[in-house]
Amino acid sequence: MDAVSYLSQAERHCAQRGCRLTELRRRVLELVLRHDGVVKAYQVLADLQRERGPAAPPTVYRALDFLVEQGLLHRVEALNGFIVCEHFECHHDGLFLVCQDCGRVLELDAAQGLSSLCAATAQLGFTIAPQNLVLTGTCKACLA
Amino acid sequence: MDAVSYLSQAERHCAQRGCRLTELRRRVLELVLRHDGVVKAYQVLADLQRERGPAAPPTVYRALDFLVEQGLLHRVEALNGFIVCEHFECHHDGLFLVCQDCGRVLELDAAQGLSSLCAATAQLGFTIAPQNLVLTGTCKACLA
DNA sequence: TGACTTATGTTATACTGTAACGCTAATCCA
DNA sequence: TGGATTAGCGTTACAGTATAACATAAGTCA
Ligand SMILES: [Zn+2]
Ligand SMILES: [Zn+2]
Ligand SMILES: [Zn+2]
Ligand SMILES: [Zn+2]
Repeated sequence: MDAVSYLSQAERHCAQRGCRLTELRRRVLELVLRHDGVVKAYQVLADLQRERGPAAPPTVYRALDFLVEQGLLHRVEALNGFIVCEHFECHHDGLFLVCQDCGRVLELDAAQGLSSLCAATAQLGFTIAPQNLVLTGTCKACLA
Repeated sequence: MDAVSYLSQAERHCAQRGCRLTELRRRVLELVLRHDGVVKAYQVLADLQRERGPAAPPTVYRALDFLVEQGLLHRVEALNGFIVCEHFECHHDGLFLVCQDCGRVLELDAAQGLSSLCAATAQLGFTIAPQNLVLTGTCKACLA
């Protein structure tokens, strides 16, 4: 999906949920969209500063947190980063396959990906909570 | 395993591998053993400072890195922490099930736990690399 | 309008981790 | 043994990540 249509869908998504995709939040989302794969908060902050002059970490962290809450981004803790979610209509957790070589990211549905593991740990009495997950490895292109 | 026998096994383990479990490294390992579950580097640093006066982050990070290299600890990136490995004889990656409520940690073998997921992603052309992994959830005791 | 809520700006600081330098202790080899 | 070499450690300084706390501005609604 190109950035323009993503943004307009995001607008509608927020409107439906009764929350405001403000100028700042929209701008931050655009900055994230500009990058492929995982983006760091301080990278976004730097981009924002280049555009609008002085800005402090809370400004961008708050916007990013909002976007995560709305399902537009996933926060990828293992990488201290954020990544755009292409299917934010349905709430879900992501399972991210990050290529060590090229940095590209594949997103799967975590619930599906972990179903057999969940079944196994259930036998130990452990219930796995919904969560994002990152696995590193090597993608098809880089394996060649 | 109690701390004393763990430490003596760790001594032997290092001797076999031809590396030195120095006074400092041994002390750091003891400090990690004192805690249940995941321990933070700066927690260990604080403990160390209480015992031996001033100490700086590199002192403890270097010791922790050494212990990880020897397989005595796992570094749990998702939690910015370290955890004792009870079966350091064989090299392996851990899959940690961390209870959200009580903080206790169960360790499984990552390769086994992820085998079916690996098979699934292999069909996408993505090869999952060996790595430690953390899943949060609720343990048997806390579920009741 | 005024009260209230939400969003943003601003300052300061906590937490996590590493680079780089120099010194000392251990190891190795002639 | 003595001298070279390496490994371990202390120390300073700093980079990167994230949040608390408070002030101000903008939107909402009676
Ligand atoms: Zn997603
Ligand atoms: Zn790749
Ligand atoms: Zn282990
Ligand atoms: Zn528990």
